[in-house]
Amino acid sequence: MTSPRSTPKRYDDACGAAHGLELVGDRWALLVLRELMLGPRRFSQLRADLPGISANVLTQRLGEFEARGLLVKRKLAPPASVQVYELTPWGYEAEEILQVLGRWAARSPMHDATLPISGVSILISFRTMIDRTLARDMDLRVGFRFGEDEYVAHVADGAIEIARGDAGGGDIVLAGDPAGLAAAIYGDVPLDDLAAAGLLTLSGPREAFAAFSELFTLPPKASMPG
Amino acid sequence: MTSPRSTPKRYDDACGAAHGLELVGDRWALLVLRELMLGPRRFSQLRADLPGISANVLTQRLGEFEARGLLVKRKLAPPASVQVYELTPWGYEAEEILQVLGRWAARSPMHDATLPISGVSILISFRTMIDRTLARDMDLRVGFRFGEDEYVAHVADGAIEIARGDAGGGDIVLAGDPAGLAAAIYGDVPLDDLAAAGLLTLSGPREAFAAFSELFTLPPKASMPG
DNA sequence: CGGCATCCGGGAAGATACTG
DNA sequence: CAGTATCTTCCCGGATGCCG
Repeated sequence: MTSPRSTPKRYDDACGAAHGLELVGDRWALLVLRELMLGPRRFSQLRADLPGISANVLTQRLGEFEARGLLVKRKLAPPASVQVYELTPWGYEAEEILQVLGRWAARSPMHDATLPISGVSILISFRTMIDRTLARDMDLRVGFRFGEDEYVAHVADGAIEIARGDAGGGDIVLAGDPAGLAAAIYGDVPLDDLAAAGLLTLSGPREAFAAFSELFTLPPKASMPG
Repeated sequence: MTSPRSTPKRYDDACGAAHGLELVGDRWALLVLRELMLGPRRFSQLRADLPGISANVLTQRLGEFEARGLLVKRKLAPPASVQVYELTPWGYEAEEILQVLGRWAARSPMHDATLPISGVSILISFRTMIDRTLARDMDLRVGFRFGEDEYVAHVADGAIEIARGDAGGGDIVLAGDPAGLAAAIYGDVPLDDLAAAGLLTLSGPREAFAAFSELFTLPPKASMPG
């Protein structure tokens, strides 16, 4: 008879950051939130986007988030009748944590940008890394197609808005693997190479893509002491 | 002999946030960083400021941070000859993570602000929560005494600087328990009550303290769905 | 098929005792 | 004081199975 939670392992610390760790500090927790940042997702989609997470842990995280008021379980109207998980407004506000954490960690000398990446991740990184000054004079819609998932980004007025939707609505459309997109934007791998490798294809003017790509640069690496 | 222990549990995810979790996502890790944010500390000080952490885990976190370039072990010159742990510049940059996480978590309906808190925590929270508009027209030095540790904060030009140093250099001085200070600033507990309870004493004009206290307010709580 | 319970092995964290 | 050694406990991850 395992008592449900004899020792919930809290930090017993009034510091807000400590409480934050109790809310989203468990393994995989922030990454589950990340995958929900661009709108509701289904259980199996989350599993697919988080290679390595076990169904067990995903169930547990989703349940904890619901109990804590970070997400709600919703059932779509028939005939879909599919259950999805959707962040609450407060849940969406956690994006800033992802952004600051990601921006800081991008300076790590150990960061390996060639690992696999999810579509949501790379798009969130655009919101994180965009050069708002450069984006001030731009008005561009970019469509993205990652398998079944489609998104549209709108760069205007020094900001970028991203939402799920018909990728065809973009001035340019990028289709393929999120890792290929990362290589194109952050790794400066030529589009032709990526197309040849079957990783990414561009529809639309190259100049528009080049301008879009210029918006995003990685921060300088921190140097190791000693 | 400590085995290298190059984190066997990675996320295999190129996302910066995922890498950030590999760097500072382990249990207690961010809280150890927090305690180092206002300058070097010794092993036993860290243990005292993080009630609940075991010496074993603290040793491990410090070793990992050193290997990752977030801190350096330094030995003070004789006759002190004491070993201290000091963040690198990149390590200090992690403060923004603590701030964003803390600010977000302060909106949690489950946040219990009456738990114990360390001196560094409450001072960092001032950097996090300060109303920069109100601070624009202020020029005030506040000294803090928590047991052996002394700090001075300088509010000016819409910002607050905090450093270890002689608390007596402040226009006002607050001495006592960090939790008492939190109650005074965030809980609006009257100073007289706190003084009567032996938790906090103020030296200097009350009006200055009142003005200082006005700078800090907690964000509104997020509402629970359903 | 989606979601959740159960069992198990391994490893990290907690607690305590010990050492230079 | 600054850790290390050891033991226990608990969480994570994988596999299986139940149930809608």
